[in-house]
Amino acid sequence: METYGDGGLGLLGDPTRRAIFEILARRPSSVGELAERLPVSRPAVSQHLRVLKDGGLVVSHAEGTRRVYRLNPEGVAGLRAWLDGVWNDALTAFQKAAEAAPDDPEEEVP
Amino acid sequence: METYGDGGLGLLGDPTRRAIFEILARRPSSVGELAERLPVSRPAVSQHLRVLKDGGLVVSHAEGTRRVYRLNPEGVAGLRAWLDGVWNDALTAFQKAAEAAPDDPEEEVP
DNA sequence: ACGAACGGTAAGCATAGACTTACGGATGTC
DNA sequence: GACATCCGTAAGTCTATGCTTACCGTTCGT
Repeated sequence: METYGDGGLGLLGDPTRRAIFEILARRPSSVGELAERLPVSRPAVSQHLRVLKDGGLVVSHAEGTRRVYRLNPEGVAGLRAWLDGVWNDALTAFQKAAEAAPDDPEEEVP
Repeated sequence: METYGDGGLGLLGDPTRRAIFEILARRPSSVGELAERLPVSRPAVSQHLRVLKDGGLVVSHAEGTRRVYRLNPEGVAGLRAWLDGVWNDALTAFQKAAEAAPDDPEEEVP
């Protein structure tokens, strides 16, 4: 459940994992359904799901013999939080640079 | 300059690259400055910057012999756009599931 | 109770890619 | 003009990890 410092963003570096993430965003799916839509084997999907689950980006719930996975709202919120943080930092930096140096004297921090 | 379909998110999978990204969010920096703050060599930083630049997440401008890198607002906007898309998809899916199945009959798509 | 469907895990491999050292080109300084 | 600084690129190594096959446990149907 612990969300990462980077909002779990590191987990989405892999294309297959991103694809799984995007599919789950549109509709909760079982492992088999995901494997059908992807060019990898079912165990591969299972392994990715494990990583995503450990990272808090998805949750699963048993339904008969099937395990239905769906996005974890808190996980996505973590991603947004991280990105918003970076975004705010960038805005602040830009603003500071714009008002403190209208004619580019020095950009150093003593 | 082309932004990716995933908003360039795949580029931030690597921890070092994320670190560079976060540093640049707080303050534009030269290659050497980044290398000083990171546990990798200068060429490594240079290579990461190339990837980030090709992905449209950062921009550079020459300043004497130094190359100052800073975040590209459009790139960050691309990230936000991708994440918002996933977020909206997830919301829609959740809403649809909630109103179409108050008592869980079938979750299948014929 | 038996068989089938579904999925998690182990072991192993193979490729991507992150890092280093070495080099060369451009710019600024004396 | 010579030297120093800063940076990008090439070549090569090595590790992380994504994928596959094989196996086993669990749950449902008949």
